[in-house]
Amino acid sequence: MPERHADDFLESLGEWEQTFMNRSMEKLIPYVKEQGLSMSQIGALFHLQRIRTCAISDIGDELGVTNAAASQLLDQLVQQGLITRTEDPSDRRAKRIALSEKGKLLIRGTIKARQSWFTALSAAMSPRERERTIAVMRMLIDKTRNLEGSKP
Amino acid sequence: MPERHADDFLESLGEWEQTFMNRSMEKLIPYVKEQGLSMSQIGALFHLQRIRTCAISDIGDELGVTNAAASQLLDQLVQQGLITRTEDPSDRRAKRIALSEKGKLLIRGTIKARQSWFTALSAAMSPRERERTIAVMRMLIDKTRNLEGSKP
DNA sequence: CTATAAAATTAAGTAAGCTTAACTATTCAA
DNA sequence: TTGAATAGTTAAGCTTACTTAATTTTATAG
Repeated sequence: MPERHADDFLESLGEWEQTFMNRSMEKLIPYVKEQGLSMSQIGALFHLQRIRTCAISDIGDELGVTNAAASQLLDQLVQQGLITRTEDPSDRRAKRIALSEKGKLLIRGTIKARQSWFTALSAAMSPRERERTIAVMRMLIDKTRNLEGSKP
Repeated sequence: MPERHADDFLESLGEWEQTFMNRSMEKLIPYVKEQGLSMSQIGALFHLQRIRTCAISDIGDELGVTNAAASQLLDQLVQQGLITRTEDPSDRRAKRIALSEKGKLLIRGTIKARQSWFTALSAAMSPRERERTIAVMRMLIDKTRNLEGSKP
């Protein structure tokens, strides 16, 4: 019965999401607060980390705010040196934004902030369990990347 | 070399986190906006989903805001009928909050909102892959639950 | 070549959420 | 029993982020 498997899959993925998000947010919130960033700003930085570069309005769409809001929000990130904003050569009306070195470093910092529970989880597992987990994760990452709407 | 495995584990978990968060947030943001909730509020609801019940100040700690802010924020959720706020019988100064039926339904809605990419991911996998993934997820959920700082 | 549309920025006004401070009710310790 | 501490609420003020509207620059359609 493949139906049964499919349901179990959705359920366990959903539950994992809960667990995962709660754990990560717990560490992430104090870190971004300490860095003086808003949740929208960190959201923009994460988005940039994933898609490398995009236009101003793309960030607006991503965060569900107007172009004007996105422009202001990104301007602060430019002033903090976390992103770069350059003219799009193919369309000089548009700008292309991307993470700066400092921005990439900050993203690495957020990962480190959450690292502690990653490490604790890792320590609670046997080498064999880790091995199997790595294989599954890599498969999931790969499959997800190939879903529609991924344009890296 | 178990060291090598441990590093690979952290890396794949970190990468999975990126992928996962981005995907989920993409669906979550428009949904909570449509429901007229702030990110802090949805954060509080998620927290309650996980720990079932807690005090007002616990939410403040969780979200990194003052007691006063937590009280105001939760009051709105009470007015919207998403949580219940009752006197703690063992300490009448304190209040215990919990998800109402409506609140639980809303949480289920957020899961549904993200369901579409869960389903797409599931469809991209073979039954055997799903099976292995379920096993690993359940293990991870279980291990995470048993880490320090989990008091259900 | 002109007119319209699109991308981004700027300005001004609004609103939401947070903080501090004062206050109430309850518990606990001296 | 009295005084200090704790949990929560309320009020006032402030900050910040968002929206709308106007402006600039560039691209494209007719």
